[in-house]
Amino acid sequence: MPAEAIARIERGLEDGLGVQVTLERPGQAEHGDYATNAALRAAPVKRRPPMEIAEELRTAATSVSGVAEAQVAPPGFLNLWMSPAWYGEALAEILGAGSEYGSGSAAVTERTQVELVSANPTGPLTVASARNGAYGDSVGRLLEFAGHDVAREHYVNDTGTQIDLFRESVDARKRGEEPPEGGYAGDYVARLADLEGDPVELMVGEIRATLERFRVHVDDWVLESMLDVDSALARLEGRTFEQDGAVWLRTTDFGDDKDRVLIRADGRPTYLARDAAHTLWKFERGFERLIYVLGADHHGYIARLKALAAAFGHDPEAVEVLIYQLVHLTEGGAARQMSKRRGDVVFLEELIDEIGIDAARWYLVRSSHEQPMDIDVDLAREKSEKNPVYYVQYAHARIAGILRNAGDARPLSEPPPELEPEERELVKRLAEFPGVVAEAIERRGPHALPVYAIRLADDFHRFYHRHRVLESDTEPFRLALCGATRSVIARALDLIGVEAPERM
RNA sequence: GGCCCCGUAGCUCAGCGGAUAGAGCGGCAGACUUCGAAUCUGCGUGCGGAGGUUCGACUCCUCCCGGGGCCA
Repeated sequence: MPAEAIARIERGLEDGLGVQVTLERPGQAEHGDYATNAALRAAPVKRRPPMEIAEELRTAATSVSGVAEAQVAPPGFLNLWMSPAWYGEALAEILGAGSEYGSGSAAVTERTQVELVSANPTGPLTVASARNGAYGDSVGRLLEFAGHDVAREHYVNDTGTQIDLFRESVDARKRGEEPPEGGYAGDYVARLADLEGDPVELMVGEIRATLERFRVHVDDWVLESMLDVDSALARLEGRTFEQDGAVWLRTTDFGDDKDRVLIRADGRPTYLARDAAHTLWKFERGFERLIYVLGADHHGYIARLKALAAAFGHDPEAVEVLIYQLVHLTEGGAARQMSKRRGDVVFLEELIDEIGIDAARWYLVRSSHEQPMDIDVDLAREKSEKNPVYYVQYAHARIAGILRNAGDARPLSEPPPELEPEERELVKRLAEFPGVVAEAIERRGPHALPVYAIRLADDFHRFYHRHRVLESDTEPFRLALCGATRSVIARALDLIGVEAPERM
């Protein structure tokens, strides 16, 4: 879903062509402001030479309002140059939409749940969980921006062997004893031992506080201990099969490599049974789309989560599992092992203390979730000073400064007869934003936003350096350009949970 | 042994069928009496390898090599 100013041109060229026309920004200036390969794609459909079709497109383009010039280039590209009036129109669209620019792209809105982090409450959040939180929350923000009704859930595994060990470790510490075999020994265990109350509840409280600090607001905290496993199993009767005395779910129907036991031969439910109760609870609350944000080590869960949805009579496509690659910590170039039990980890709180929230959130979503991530603990602070997030924030603060100095001067999108190259680049960059957002949503890839924000800031800084805004011949137009740029930078940053400062 | 993800510039990464593959960091050389220099300008023999599909492949398919993970 591109900006309307671009979409209008695309529609103007589609008449009778038989394929969709998509405008893209060419790499070289001599290929125009926009270009399309529509003739090349239409050629096999129409069984005609692409150059011929391109020539017809060129003729059609000359009568589309906003197109100043159109040229055909082999093997069948159509290159377009836009008129000053078009730039004014595009800018007016952005200003008119205000903070809503680029939003509402969802064709149908869904009640969507994003389950994120779901860390075990046996210790503080680590930087590994932080990637989950930063990524999952940004996906949630994108979905909200698209128009969906989004709730974030954090699941708490509060029963089982590890939890028992954790409680015993804290109790041992309270008595001044060593933790039990396989127990927990980090500094935080000692800290918890000095506090009153259940260590698990305290830990959940800390996790919640850390996430809030990290600007991840969780709407629902679901405890494993409160799930109704029995009634979930009752609901599955007739959709399972028995073998060797156990009750099974046919997860292989959804790509699992083997079927899974739901109830053991001795009558005890398995983890899958708890997952079933959890899934049921999600659907019972009325969510139409269930998104799970899981680390790469959980990719084996995808099939069984879909199978559970199907077993309860829901479309398995309603379950969407987003897998992100793991965070590897290095220290001075050497890999550093993380173990919560030893307390040998890097906590999210430490990372935030070290580099700040903005740099941390930017850092954790700056590259694709499909890309493994290395974090060098030693270089974290040093690198953070050069974090591009400040480059982008500086552009925002710089604009805020200009607008403060503008006093009562009024912005106006009416373009001058001739635009400077830097002005054209900036408007075209701003016009890209709805498309960038739409693609980020479609691909569940918020990393497109930092990439875009750097380019936008880059275009602005260059424009600023070469042209005056205030007391220029076209001050109203340039103020409008500044206002639109500030608004889009702020939105791009907000979608990844980063603030846009007025001063810095 | 089976399955998933990843190999792009010295480093960290974009690029998801288009034209001469980009950015940040690091390095070198320049630009502040002017709206904020946390800025700007210039400097780059790189897509792991081999086949295939296509008018066109970093992008899609097959195999191989290398790294990470899950299951057995």
